[in-house]
Amino acid sequence: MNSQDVILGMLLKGPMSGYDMKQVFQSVFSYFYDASYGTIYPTLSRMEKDGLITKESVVQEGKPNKNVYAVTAQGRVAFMQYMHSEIEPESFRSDLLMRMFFGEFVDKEVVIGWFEREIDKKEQQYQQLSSGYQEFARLCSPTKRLCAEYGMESLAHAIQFLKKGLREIRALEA
Amino acid sequence: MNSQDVILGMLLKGPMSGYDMKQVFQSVFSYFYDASYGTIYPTLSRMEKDGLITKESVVQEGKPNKNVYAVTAQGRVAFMQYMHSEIEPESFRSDLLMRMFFGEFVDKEVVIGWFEREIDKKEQQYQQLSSGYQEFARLCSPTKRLCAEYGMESLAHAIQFLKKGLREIRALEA
DNA sequence: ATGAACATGTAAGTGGTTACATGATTGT
DNA sequence: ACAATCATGTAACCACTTACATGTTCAT
Repeated sequence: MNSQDVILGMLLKGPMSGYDMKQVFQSVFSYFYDASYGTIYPTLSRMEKDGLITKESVVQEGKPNKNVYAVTAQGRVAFMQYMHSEIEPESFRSDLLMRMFFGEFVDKEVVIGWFEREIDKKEQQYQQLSSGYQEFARLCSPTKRLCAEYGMESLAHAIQFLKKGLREIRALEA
Repeated sequence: MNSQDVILGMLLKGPMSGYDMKQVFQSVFSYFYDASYGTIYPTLSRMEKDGLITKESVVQEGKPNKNVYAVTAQGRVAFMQYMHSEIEPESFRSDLLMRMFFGEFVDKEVVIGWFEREIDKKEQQYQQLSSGYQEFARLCSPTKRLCAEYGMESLAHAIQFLKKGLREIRALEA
């Protein structure tokens, strides 16, 4: 899975701009994917050059022009190739867990601070994800709904674990 | 958190080689971190050059020589700076979740295959993680134990979710 | 006039991975 | 003889991010 595969998938539902895509990454996709403009725009240029998508400049009222892209037949083929390839292993990297692993080398108060800030952050993420969920769930496909639920449940589970962990750490003497 | 921080943390417990570190990444760290030899060896060279660690060549019986590294006072300072810096946000990227998001574009059987293979893979990971846990938990610090439990519980939760999801997908007509 | 949201793009840098290359030693 | 494990290293590549650069439009 690279940015090209993701872009093709999004365009299958209808034409959109690079800016629109970034919005999607920051909402529905935020739990399991992200890409910056520095990835999105050059990728779109390359994909147009390769004939996977076509560009159309759209004049908007009250807003700057935007480049709206649509997927070509060739793009559809490339997307289907991706969807039938081997699933890549998940990549997860956590600074919090690494620090927990080395937690014995810092004061208990420092560790408590890490937990508190991480719980806050994850609770915000959970709110953000679940706020859009209700209308989303009615409109979308069963697998898309499952995908959103996976994110919310994992986040809820992580929050519960961290809260339990925080209580355990606080209960420690010294 | 980069490879340098992780290496420093590991060396605080005692000297070790690049090869040893890779073993650790593949066992205890496997849930939340990994690095290839192509990262480890060049990083060790650079850190030695920077005075964060020292190298000693150790002759072994029945095995090739190995370069064993130890952390210096300067290395300790660098590690403590890391431990007191801002926690970096987690990075998670999932090909499975991305495909679930686009699941409506492929046959139900394809989606079922994804779930089955992913459940297998995660169950193996869970076995691997929990196999080493018992002795590990007695020996290690409370935060290190919490770190290992986080990995196991998250994995167990993911497996339960995927099994439930698989049943839902199978129940779908068409 | 000033900031926020909309919109696109590039250049330099980063932090890795993959594949390759080498070689010792042990067990089968 | 051959595979497996132990052990180190490099070169080429890759997919990104960050910071910069530019400009429109709208609301205050």
